[in-house]
Amino acid sequence: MADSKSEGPNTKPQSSAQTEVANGGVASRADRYDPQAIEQKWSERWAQNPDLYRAEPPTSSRKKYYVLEMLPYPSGALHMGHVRNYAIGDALARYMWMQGHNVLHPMGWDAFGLPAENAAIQNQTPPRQWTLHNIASMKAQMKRLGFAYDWSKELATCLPEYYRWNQWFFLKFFEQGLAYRKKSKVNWCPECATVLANEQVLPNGCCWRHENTPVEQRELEQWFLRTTKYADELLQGLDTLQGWPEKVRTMQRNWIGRSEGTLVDFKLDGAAGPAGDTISVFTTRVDTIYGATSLQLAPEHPLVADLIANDPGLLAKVEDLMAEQRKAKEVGDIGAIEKHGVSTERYALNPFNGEQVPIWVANYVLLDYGTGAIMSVPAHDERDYEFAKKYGLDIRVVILPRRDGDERRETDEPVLPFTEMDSLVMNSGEYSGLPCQEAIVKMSKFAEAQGFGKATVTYRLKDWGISRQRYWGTPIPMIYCPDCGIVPVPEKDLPVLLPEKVQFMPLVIAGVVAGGSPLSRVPEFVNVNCPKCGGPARRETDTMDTFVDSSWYFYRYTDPSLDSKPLDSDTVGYWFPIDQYIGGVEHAILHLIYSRFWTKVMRDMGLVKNSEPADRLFTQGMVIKGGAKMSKSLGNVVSPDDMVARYGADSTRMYTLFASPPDRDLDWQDAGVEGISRFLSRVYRLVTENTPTQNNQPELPVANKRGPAARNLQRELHKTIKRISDDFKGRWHFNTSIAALMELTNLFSGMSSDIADGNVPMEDVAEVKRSLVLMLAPFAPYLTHELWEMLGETADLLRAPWPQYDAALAKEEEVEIAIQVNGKIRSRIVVPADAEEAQVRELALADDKVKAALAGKEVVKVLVVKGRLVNIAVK
RNA sequence: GCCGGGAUGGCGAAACUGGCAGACGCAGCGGACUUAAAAUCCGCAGGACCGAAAGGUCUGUGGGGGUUCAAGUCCCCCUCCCGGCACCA
Repeated sequence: MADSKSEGPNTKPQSSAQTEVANGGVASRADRYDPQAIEQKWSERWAQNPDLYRAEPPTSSRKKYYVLEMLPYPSGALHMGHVRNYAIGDALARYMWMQGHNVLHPMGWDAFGLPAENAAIQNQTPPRQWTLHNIASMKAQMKRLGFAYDWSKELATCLPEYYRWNQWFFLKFFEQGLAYRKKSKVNWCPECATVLANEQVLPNGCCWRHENTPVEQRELEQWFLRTTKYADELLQGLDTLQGWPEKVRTMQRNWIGRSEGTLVDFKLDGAAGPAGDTISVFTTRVDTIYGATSLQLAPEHPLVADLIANDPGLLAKVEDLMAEQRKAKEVGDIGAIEKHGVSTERYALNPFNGEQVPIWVANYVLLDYGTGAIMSVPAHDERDYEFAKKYGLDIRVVILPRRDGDERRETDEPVLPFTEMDSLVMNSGEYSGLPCQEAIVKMSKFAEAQGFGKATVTYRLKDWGISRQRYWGTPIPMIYCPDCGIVPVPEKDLPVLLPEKVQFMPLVIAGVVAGGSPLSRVPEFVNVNCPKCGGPARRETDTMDTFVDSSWYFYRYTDPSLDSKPLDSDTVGYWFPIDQYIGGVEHAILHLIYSRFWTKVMRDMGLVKNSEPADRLFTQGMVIKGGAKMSKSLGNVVSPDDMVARYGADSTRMYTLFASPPDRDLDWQDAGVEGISRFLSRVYRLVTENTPTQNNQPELPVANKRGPAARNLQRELHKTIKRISDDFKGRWHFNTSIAALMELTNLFSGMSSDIADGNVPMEDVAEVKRSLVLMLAPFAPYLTHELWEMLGETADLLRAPWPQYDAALAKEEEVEIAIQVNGKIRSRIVVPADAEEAQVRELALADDKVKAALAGKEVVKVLVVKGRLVNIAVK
């Protein structure tokens, strides 16, 4: 994504076409496949007909089909990953058109984001100009590749016609309490004077643009969207998404991280400070609370400051723990660091038995999960056990393995740490003897009744922080008034427009870098009258996370120029849910969870009826080269423009489908494109040669009954139709679809003498040609349009019906059967396809080679698999 | 550590429900066409061995066991590669 360099495509006109055309009389059309000439011709034709791929309105009598590919960030140029993604979607869209569907196949631009600002700083180009220029380049690339989009639905998220609806949604969210403001920690680079995304913090904890500047954690007021309100529904909805890859659903489940447990308040023993006298812990195993021999607080837990306030030595140690944690988090291996801790020399009281429990601070306790404090039960938790061993804390066993039928004996000491849930509680007062599950329920109820706790559910999923201290994003439509407080911009004043004249370089005043978004330095933008009281007020200067843009763009596609509302519910009701969404698995979590969240909010607002955005999701594999992801630093990037210039768009996109199944990684090999190009040349030659009109075979000797050659061709044609149709309906293994077309082509090409001799009816030849062109149409649009026209067809190829499979014609008359003796092939025989088992068995046993192999052996068993093989087991 | 995906010729891969391993393509070799080359067309091609040849024998889907008349495919154990998550209390 963060691809700031690179200008648009630079496709040189590569024409060998002139030479072909120049010497041509009427009859001598180019006899060689010339992709550049063909593709140029059809590009021009398609350009003259902008409504070609336009979806019909909901009144259409056709069945709707919405195929969507993830929209690109306009970095400047498409890469091979895009080509693959869009080639898959385009093949599907074209197939669906040929199936007679009303297809919606839109494209747009995820056009806000930091690279545009970087470009502004580096090249003095305004972000808007840079972005629109890139969009123009990439759109030209897409057109050159021949993708069939309904461009009347195009949108760019950086334009006010789009982002005003982000703002509108934000106001609605705010009204419903789904948008709120709170303090939160952010990555802050003091040199850039802005917040960084986690991905922009280098492994060494420094800024990506200032490699020697450590990133700081700052507390800032941020806007959040309440995704956690939908946590349970987001989780449960995953079960309904049968058309999504299990992998993605698992990742989302883990991300949401639902965990049932109990909150328990421990009271501080002794004097309390400003942070209060209660330490709340979250545990999934409250049944082990009688085994709690310490409390462990996260180093940044608010109470820690109180507890160590009078002890500078302790303070230093706690700061070390914080540093350790922060560093490990930045490097990404928190979980690997060695457990450290320090005792605060203070105590809390276990509310269940009144026991004094020492309070420690430990580096393995995380502030942002649960309550940031845990009860430590060394006997029954691996981490607590490791920690207690290290610091010599008490280890008290309070659950025991359950034994079938047996009386439990107190001497049955389990191996520690012992964590089995199917156990019995002991040494726990009135709860002793209960199964763990039961104890958890009873103890949680008791805690609630006594007012020191309750059963609860926590999530790993956090509310979505959307504030960004950046320019190139959607302004958050809020105003801060000294008298009225936070005041939303009235709906009628939307959109809040991004100002054009902005200084991006951080300001340095008296040696200190000024903070805040570049917007905060635009007085015309900041200074505003309060909508409530009319007095002077300030605008919010943060912008929205770009994931907001991509959370609902696919709804806007249904009517992107609508200016009275974000979408028309009836139109959306017609098109949704998306029938097929296609994109990279790297968006499995963020984008796809946010989109699901947004859909549910919209549904609750009454805007849409569906609860999930997409019925089916397909995640394609990466394009790699030499076993590694393509990257500039490795120098293994293959440019689509180069490939198109050399082999044409058809070959380039078709290769991305042929080289491996679309759900797997694709190892790029230039020579492979050449193979496809050769194949298309063969098709071109075969279809243009021997066209029925050219061949003056008059009466055919085989008018009604086809000879073996003709039957063979007919049979293979229908087998191919079935293979390809099945692939579109099922696994999408286009690599085998294309292989099937190659096989048919090879067979057809090998039959030229049969055709010349009149052994194949001309109508069959014509049917094979037509079918070949039709079945190739989803993969190679330019060539197939050209050939379709050459075959004398005038109707639109995309409206031509897909070839029909006829099982009777695909049926084999004879089949070859392998004969095995003890699993090893000894012979092969040809039998009628419908031969009975007994008959095949006779023939097999009568075969000379088989007899030889059976000589002197005793036949134990003869197994016949119809149409496939015979296996004779001998002793 | 946990959860996915994967390992098949020189290379990308195919074999969808257990049934002839290697379809299709790339690279390679041989031949035709050509003054020559390119392009194109035809043919060969997992490996080892036997044979002048036709043909034959053995072996082979990361490794080891198992189930089965039959295993790339099913079961158990192990190795390596890729992706995701990770002191989640």
